[in-house]
Amino acid sequence: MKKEIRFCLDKMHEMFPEAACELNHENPFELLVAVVLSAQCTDNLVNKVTKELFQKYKKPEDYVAVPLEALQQDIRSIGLYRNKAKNIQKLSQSLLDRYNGDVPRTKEQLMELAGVGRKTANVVASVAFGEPAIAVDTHVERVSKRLGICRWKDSVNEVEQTLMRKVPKDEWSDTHHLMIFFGRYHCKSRNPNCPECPLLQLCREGQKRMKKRDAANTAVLK
DNA sequence: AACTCGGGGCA
DNA sequence: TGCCCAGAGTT
Repeated sequence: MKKEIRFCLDKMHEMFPEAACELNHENPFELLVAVVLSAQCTDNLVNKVTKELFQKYKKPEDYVAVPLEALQQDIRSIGLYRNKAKNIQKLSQSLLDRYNGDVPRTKEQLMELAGVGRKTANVVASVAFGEPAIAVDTHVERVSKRLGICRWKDSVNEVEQTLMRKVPKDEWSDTHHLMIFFGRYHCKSRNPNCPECPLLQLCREGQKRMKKRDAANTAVLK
C-alpha cells in the first residue's frame, strides 16, 4: 500500500516539479492572514488583494486599529469579505491577548484562534514553522478519494488521519502541495482527465471511468 | 450534516 | 448566465 502512495507522489512530482505553497511564507503572520482570506476563493485573487493589504497593514495592531468597515473595504474584491474582515480583526486581537502579537507554532494552538480552522492551522504550522501536519482541503480530499487512498465516505478528519498513517512524516508538507497542484490542474473536480493521467493504472476512480467509457464506445460501434 | 457567507473567474 | 472556488462558524 505504501508502495502505491510512493508511486503516486513520484508521478505527481514529475508532473509538477515546482509544486509549493504559492502564498507568502516568509512572514508567519502574513501567511496566516493570506490563508484566512483564501477560503473559497482562488489564490490568484488573494495575491492581488494581499499585495496592497500588506503594504498598509504590517502587524496585528494595525488590523485592530482601523474600523471594521475600513478593513472590509480593503478586501472587498474577495468573496466572503465581511466575515473575513471580522475574523482577521478577532484573530489579530487574540494574537495580541495571548501571544503578545506573535503567531504560535503548533496546529493545536493555531486552531484555537478565532477564524482559524483545521486547514488554516495545518497550512500555517507546516509551511511557516515546519511542524508535521497535512492540510486537507477540497483538492486533497478529492484526489485521495479518487485514487483510493481513503474511502469515499470518509470525513475530512478521517482523510487526514489516513494520509498521516500512509505518508512518511517528512513528506507531509510536500504531499499537501503536490495534491493541490494535481487536483487543481489535472484531476479537476469536473474533468479528471483520466486518459492522460500517469496514475491511471492504479487509480480506483480512473479505472472505473475508463471502463465506463470503453463500454459506451463498444455500444456505439455495435 | 446542512446551511450560510460572496465577489470574481471561467465556460 | 450559471457554476465553482487553498473554509469556518452556527444550528
